[in-house]
Amino acid sequence: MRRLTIGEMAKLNNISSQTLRYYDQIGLIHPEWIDDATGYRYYDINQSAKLDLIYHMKSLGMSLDSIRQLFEKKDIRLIEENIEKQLLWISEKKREIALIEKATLKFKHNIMEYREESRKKEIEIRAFSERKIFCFDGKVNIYESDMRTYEFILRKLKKQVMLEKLPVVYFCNVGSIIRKENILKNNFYSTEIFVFLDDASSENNHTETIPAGSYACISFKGEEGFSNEQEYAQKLFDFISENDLEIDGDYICEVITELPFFCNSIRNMFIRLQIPIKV
Amino acid sequence: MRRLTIGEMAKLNNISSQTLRYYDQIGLIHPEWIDDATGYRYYDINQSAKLDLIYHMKSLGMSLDSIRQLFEKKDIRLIEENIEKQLLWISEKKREIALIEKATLKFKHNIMEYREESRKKEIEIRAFSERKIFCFDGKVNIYESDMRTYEFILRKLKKQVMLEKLPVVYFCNVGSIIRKENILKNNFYSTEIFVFLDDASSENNHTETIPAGSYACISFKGEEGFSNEQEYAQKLFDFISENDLEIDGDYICEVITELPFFCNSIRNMFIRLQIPIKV
DNA sequence: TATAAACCTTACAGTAACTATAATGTCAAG
DNA sequence: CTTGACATTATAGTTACTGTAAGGTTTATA
Repeated sequence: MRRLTIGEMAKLNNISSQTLRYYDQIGLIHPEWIDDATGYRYYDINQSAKLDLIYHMKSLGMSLDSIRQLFEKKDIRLIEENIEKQLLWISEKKREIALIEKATLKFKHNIMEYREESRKKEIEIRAFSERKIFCFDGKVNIYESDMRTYEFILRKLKKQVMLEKLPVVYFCNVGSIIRKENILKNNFYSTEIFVFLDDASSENNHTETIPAGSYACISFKGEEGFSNEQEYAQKLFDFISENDLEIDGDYICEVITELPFFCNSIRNMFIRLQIPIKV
Repeated sequence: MRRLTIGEMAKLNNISSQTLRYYDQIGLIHPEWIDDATGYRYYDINQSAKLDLIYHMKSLGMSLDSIRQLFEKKDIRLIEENIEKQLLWISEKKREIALIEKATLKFKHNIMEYREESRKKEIEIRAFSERKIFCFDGKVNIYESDMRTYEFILRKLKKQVMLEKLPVVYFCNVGSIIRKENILKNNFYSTEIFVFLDDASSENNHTETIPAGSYACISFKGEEGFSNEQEYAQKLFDFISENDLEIDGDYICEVITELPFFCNSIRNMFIRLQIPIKV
């Protein structure tokens, strides 16, 4: 049986001639025989076994370089070590993909809310299930600061989040808290901002839980940052007292979606204020 | 509040200055102001919102180019379309990773068997659960062919498998079948080779099931292809008749692991013959 | 035997999303 | 006025290829 030209070998193995030439170039698989006069590469069908293994290890996520090293070292133990590494890599990838999926669904949900909320009535009572957040105390009252200061605090929050490698669902979805004691005194004072965490995330000294329950909510489009927040908060307070509801915890200002598509710099915020009420 | 230099902006956003310069270069985010005299880039803290969104969409698996297009088109609908695409991509990835994981575990298992089987006794009775295979009829009796012909048939099998996009667990793990009627006549005749499929794969006219049950097994290292297969098969037949066992189906010759690390071309095969028996 | 089609060769550019380096210029503090 | 930190541009490298150009070889057909 005669030798195979590069094209024949390529066709038999479902890869391109270019790829075979490339593999030769990086020293991964060398043709059985090369015609010195013409430089033509000739392969043996039996070399397919090696191509199979290359394909397999490649599809296991290994780089061509590490595959080449395995071939050079000719040590089964190295393969076994590599498999263990691969398994770690796989579970890492799985975790990653799961997070991405959650984040994407959340993103989708947020955008839908962003589009629909404007058509809904301003004030409503909604039930929320438990939410986990990562809180950061900026030590500055955000109601006495401008957007630039707010951004600086956000940056610090983000750094903390990255430092602790927390599974943040969607970083653009942030919020701030006014503690119950201040909101009862109508005191707009908040130094704490937060991001929502993945439900399954572990607790630590910065994570906090927003309890499940009924919340009186009002939605609006933020103008120039939070300048119109208090106006809408007042409507919400009026609604609560008119309906004889009782405030049951901290006031939450959630930034649902901000799409800096339209203006280059200033955040384009859709805000939902939430006050837990006793039922 | 003064403008931020590229380094300050980079630090605040946990990216490198190089990356910011790169983003400027590809037209993704332009600094708020550039000093014409020195070319220094100066950013505004508020541009962080855009960087946040870039980071988020990047981590959703989008390319910088498509993110840039979204920014240019300024159309929320495009984002929504993109999210749907992303969700498809995610489920594709999940499927992919799951397959890779299975294949890696199978690979690991095979290598372990390869290392340990040689220490075990040659003949034993083992229980197997149901296995799915993709069968290919090469129309040539592989016991009358050489390794090159065998390789050619393997290539054809592989092509079929790829064509039908079947979820093959590990392509190096192949086998051949001698049908019951032939094995009872001691007739070494087989034109069929196969690969193992993922358990969850759908049936079609080429897929077949190897039934669960007890199998008399013998393991050995293949020499020069399958030249020593019949010698070991004979030992297995002797064992079966000595123990008054009854052959209950097709004879299977499984190539457990072949690592073409040691010699460049010829397959380095560890073979396990399996004959189903009545219990 | 001529010629055309199909195939082979090398060399180089391009992909994505950066990182690293070199050579040089600018800024802020002491 | 110097020093050190920081900025600039330009270029090359990363991975696993694909695509193209310019030219040489093989094979089949007229």
